[in-house]
Amino acid sequence: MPELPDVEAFRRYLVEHATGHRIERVTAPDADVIRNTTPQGLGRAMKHRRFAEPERHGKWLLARTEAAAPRGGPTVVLHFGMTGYLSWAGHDEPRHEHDRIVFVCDAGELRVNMMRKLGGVWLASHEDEVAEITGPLGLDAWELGREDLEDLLENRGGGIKAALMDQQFVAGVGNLVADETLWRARIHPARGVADLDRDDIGSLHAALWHVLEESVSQGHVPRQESWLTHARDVDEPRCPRCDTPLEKGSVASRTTYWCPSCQPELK
DNA sequence: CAGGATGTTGGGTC
DNA sequence: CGACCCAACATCCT
Repeated sequence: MPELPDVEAFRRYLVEHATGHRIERVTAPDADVIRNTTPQGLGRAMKHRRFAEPERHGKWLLARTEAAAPRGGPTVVLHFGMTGYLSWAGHDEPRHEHDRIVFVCDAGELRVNMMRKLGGVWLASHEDEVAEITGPLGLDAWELGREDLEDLLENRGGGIKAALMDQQFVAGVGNLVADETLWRARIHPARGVADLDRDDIGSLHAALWHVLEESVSQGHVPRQESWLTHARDVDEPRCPRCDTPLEKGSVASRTTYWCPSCQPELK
């Protein structure tokens, strides 16, 4: 599930449940997902810290802890891969089989659930380590202005969907958000960036803004019938706007849906 | 049983 | 260097 809107929902969830609570200990039912330390190392760093206000950049969640030293407490860096999510539960509530890491707090526990272990959990002792862990990221898609997008696309080659999905180009856009945005902007996903004019880029930005606005407020990309994403659940998908049967294919090496009528190959 | 899934990385190619 | 493609990772579902 996790694209920008999902991870933003996890961030809010963390604020709602864990921020301010003191960590008593960390348990790792499956230590595989701890990427740069051991369960003991993570436990030692986090023990007796309190969760502070978390941040999100793209699809990365930064679970800050309160400052004990001038430089602040350590940060747990989380990436959810394709199947991760957070849950907050009472100590007595049975754990799910895919709860891989558990931060046992004073009043409950924060569980990191990842069915497929494509994501991970990292420990960053200092701020400069956070950037090393995430690697280079573009501007967060939710913070991207129209002029930012114009400037970025000016120096970019290749296809537009590939650009949107490149986390170094813009951070946070995944397969669903990309398809939904391009459909809303009436731009074929395989079109070259060089072939887009100012109006296209304006539409693209407006579409991205709208898709993120709605998706962030719902905590995920809406699966309602007026959205392209709904097509992924349906047998013979049709365009919610014009009822034309949708096309399905591979663009930027990902399964892609588009409307051949609304999103022509060439402008 | 094969193939695919909302993600990233590393390798090879042009 | 920029961009593309694929395989791999781990697990479940159709």
